[in-house]
Order: sequence, then C-alpha cells, then structure tokens
Amino acid sequence: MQKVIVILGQTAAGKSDLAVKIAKKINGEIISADSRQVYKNLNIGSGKITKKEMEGVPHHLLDVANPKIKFTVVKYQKLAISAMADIVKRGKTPIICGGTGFYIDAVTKGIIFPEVPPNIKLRKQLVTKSAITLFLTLKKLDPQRAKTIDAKNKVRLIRAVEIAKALGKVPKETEARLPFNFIKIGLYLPTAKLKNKIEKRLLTRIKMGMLNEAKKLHKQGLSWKRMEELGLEYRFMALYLQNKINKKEMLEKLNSEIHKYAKRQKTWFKRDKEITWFDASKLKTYVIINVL
RNA sequence: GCGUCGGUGGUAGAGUGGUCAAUUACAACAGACUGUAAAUCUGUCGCCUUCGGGCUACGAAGGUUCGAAUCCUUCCCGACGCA
Repeated sequence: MQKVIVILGQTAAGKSDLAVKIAKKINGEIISADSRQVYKNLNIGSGKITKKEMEGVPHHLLDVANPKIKFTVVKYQKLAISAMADIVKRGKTPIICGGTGFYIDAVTKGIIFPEVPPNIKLRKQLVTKSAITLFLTLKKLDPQRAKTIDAKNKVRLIRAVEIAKALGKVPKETEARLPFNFIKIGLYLPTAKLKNKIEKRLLTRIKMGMLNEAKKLHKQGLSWKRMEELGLEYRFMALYLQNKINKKEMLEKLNSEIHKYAKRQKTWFKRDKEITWFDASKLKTYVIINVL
C-alpha cells in the first residue's frame, strides 16, 4: 500500500522544517494541513512557509482559497485526496504536514461527511436563535442526534439542524479508510519551551510586518468582522487596528490565546493512538527516517 | 507623630452580621469536536472525601454575638494628607 507520511503537532513545534527535510531525503512532496494557510495573502500571520524555506520541495494546498470566503473541511478533504493521488502518480511520496487536526482526520480516517452543503440563508436565520431553542428544534427533528450533541454549542447545533432539515436526520458518523498507509509522526515541545517559542515567534512576525499584512488585507476588502473570525493573529490584529485594544493588550492576548490553541491541538491529537511522538527539541531527522 | 482610606483565594477585584469556600474577570488545568475547526463549546479551579459531606480560611491577635470576611480593640503592612 502506498505510504503517506503525516507530520502533525502543536503550533510552533517545528513541523514545516522537518517536513522539508524528510521530503528532500525521500523524494516527497508536501501537502499542507492548515486551515488558515489555505487562504491567499494570509502569510506572516498564519506562519506560512516561504518560497526560500521550501528549498525547492513542492507544497500543495497553500493559497488555494479566497480569505473572504469560508473554506471547509470537505473542500480540504477533496483537494488533499486529489493532491495525494497526483503525487503518487508521479512516483513521489506525499507528506501531509500541519496542525489542523480535523483536516488531518478527514483525510487519514476518511470521514464521510453528510452531503449537505452549508446553507447560508438558513444559518443566518438560525444564528439569531438561542442554544436552547436550537437544541429543541434538533430534538424534534432528530432525537438521536440530540442525545449526543453538545447542547450549548450553537455552531454544532446549527449544523446539525441544517443536516436534519435536509436529510430528515443526521446520518451516523462513518469512515472509509483510503487505500493509503498513513504514518503519523507527532512533534511536541515541552510546555515551557513551547511557550517561549510562541512568544519569540510572535515578536518576529511583528517585525516581519504582520500588521502591514493585516492592513493590506483590509484594504483589499477583507472586512474586520471576517478578519476577527479568522482567529488568533488576525483576530487580535483586527481588534488592534480598529482601536478596540491597544498594542500591549494585543500582544498579551495573543500569547495566551496561541497557548490555549496549542492546548486544544494537544487535546485533539491525544486521542489518536496511531501517532508516534517525538520531542522536537531533541529531534534528529535521521531518527525519523529510521522510523519510516 | 497625627489623620484618612485600605489589606479578600495564583492575580485583579466584588462582598460590609447569617442564604459565603466567598459574585465576576484573568491566569492555570482537564475535556468535547459529523462541511466555521486558529473556529465553536464544556468542566475543574482552598484542603480532604466512600461525593453524602468533613476541615481550615478573607493581614495578625484578642473581643462582641446564637452566628463575623463583614462590628469593636490593639498590633503589623501599604497609599495618601497634615506635621
């Protein structure tokens, strides 16, 4: 079975570097698994790899979407699968690299999503309702799904109602493993080191002109509201540029929010027992190569 | 030295006689995750617990009271004002 290497882990763990090194050693091509790097012009703030850092290794699924329009897991899944097929056809090894756990699972576990595309009109209407109302609506439509859903999470409730309205009920979660042998490599840093790296990286990004990037995005028509929605760097830069917070608050908030995000990533990946973990601060590339 | 205001859990900051282990926010920790996933949401957060409850706590020591973080006295510390 065709081998596909997956490099995952928390933000700032050093995944991109490792992916490039491995790609060069084994004649691979990289498929990014990052829900923000898919967008064009979200470069510094999303930590997108630069042309130079790619060292000639082809990267896929970067800059494939317009930031004004919401990208989705399903789009990612489709694009990633065809990228994998394409890479394999050319006799190379795909290397999936990124920190968006949901995207990675969509591909590696072959999650089958209900074929109900987002219904913007319906969502607009549902957003105005309270969580309790949404929950009761769902319960009427699909008592089974209501049993396990997080009754306080409006985003989840809205999607469930959306599916239930279209299909009558929410189909049972199913997976269909793709004919690939996914080898999952997890990269982690001890908490203190991670925190330190996040702080340093943030200052570097500011120096690199991250704020100008945000200003430019807004000039190009990206609304503040949408920018806030993009989270982390973009969210707090948007707040700062609107004078809703000052620079100090922006930096402080960002550090703690990025740290929280890293925690969420850790929680997500913890469930996946197929991952082999390595301490990024002690890692030698050849160790990984041997594992592969 | 005199006077005023204040000292509350990791931090900020409510509470001014019982319903207070103490609102809330932040931090911290744990978790969820079916087309927004850097999003969205949940739980724990003095100590012990057989999860019923038990114990110690609101600067310190005394006191008043059936009962005090809350009132009184003294002391310690801080800010400000007057000397």
